[in-house]
Amino acid sequence: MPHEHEDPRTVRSRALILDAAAAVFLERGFVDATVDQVAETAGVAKRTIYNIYGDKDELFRATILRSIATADRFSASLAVEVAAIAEARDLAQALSQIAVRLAESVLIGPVLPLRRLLASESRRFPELAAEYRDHAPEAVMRALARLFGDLAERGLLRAASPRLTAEHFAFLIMGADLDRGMFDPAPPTRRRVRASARAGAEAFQRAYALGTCPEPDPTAPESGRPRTGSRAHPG
Amino acid sequence: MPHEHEDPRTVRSRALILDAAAAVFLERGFVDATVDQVAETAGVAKRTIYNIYGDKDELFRATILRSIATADRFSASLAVEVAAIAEARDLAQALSQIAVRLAESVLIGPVLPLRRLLASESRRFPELAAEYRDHAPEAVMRALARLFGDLAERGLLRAASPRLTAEHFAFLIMGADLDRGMFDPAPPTRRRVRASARAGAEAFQRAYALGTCPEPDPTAPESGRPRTGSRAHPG
DNA sequence: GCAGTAATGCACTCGAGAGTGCAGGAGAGC
DNA sequence: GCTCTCCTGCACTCTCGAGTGCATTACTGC
Repeated sequence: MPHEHEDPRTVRSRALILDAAAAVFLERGFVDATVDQVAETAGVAKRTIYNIYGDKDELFRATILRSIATADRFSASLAVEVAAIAEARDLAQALSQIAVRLAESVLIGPVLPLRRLLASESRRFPELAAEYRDHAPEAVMRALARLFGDLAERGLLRAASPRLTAEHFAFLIMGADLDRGMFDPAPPTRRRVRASARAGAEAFQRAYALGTCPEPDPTAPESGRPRTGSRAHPG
Repeated sequence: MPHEHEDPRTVRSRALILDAAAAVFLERGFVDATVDQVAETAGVAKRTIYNIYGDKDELFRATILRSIATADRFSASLAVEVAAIAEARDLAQALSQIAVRLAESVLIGPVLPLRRLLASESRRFPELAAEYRDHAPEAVMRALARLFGDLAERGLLRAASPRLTAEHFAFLIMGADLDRGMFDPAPPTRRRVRASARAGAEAFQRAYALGTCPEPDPTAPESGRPRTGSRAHPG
């Protein structure tokens, strides 16, 4: 939604500046990034940035809000995919697929750097951190919660709290990498992400499946499965 | 291990400065904290800080390394508790207890602010972020992995990868709060932490229990438990 | 083409905070 | 008590980056 009649020069500058600002801020952080760097990267005069955005804070806000909006659109499309798997014939496989899809989209690409930046600046721009949380991650959680609530109603899954179930799903499939990503700028390998996602999805299904009794693990040594989990102390 | 013969005045100053620096850095972050603030908080001349630590970077390193060492000692003691529950009579309850203990110790108290600070400064001080990860969280993970490996060998738990199992446990019981804590400076309530930890521990046990068949959830509506998870499409 | 508006370049101010120099005071060790 | 070392206070320098003023240039809409 462009303003009334905007000078195309301004439109062009705005685009150049926001792209450059995203790159610079994501790489250096708010404090270490300088407006001169953004100007140079954008191929634009510093004065132009100040003409359009007023000051560095506003430039940052505009940049981040744009990134969040992108992540938001993306979450929305993922929510659709999530909803779709409620109809899947093979639920186990569908869950595994959505797990991989979700993990890859969060852990590979620009989301992790954005998260680092927002966390770093959550003191200075708490409203941006909140904005991010209310959109990207929450949107996904809501979609997952809706899915699990639906599946539970139809007797395909345990009927625990859908919200909690969604959290368990999300953190089982990518919790470790998500956490590591806050400290380590090197992104995880796609291979690792997929493996973790699939393993997490399996654990999730063991925890939340209904009516299936987990078969004893064939790799477990000796010990003819104790009847209950308690009273295992070898007296 | 104090150096050879240290002037007691220096020892005293050092202690005052590190305490003050921890407080100031944790509250403001590295860049927004000023050496003058640290000096004033410590009740010490700015010049003394420079005499002892040379520059702001070194002051920060010393401060953080001390915090990490504290967290480290703490992790070690927690590792002992973790190991102890391998002998527990009621495994389910022991796991739930250790879950609450672990979650509280990480989410309530100084760990979350430290994590935020380290994440914020991971670009400037990658070695500190790495140091932290190699000590505090990894120590706990190793302890958990040892525990689960042990339990698996004794046939009390699924024999999946102990390391992966440990991650699943940790992120089931506190993943959501851990993540939120990176963006939101308000600590979670103890009540919430305990509830999440217990719920996570339950899910974990459903996923990793051996030999127990999950009873159908009494709150689940209708639907006489489908025989398998797949082929659930009402068609 | 012409008028108006935006972008440019560049020199500039300003404030803040890191780090220093130094002279004098005070406690530690003997 | 004497000496030596550390701490103190304070004024100082330096650097760096945010933000401004302004005259000039270039593009846009008509």
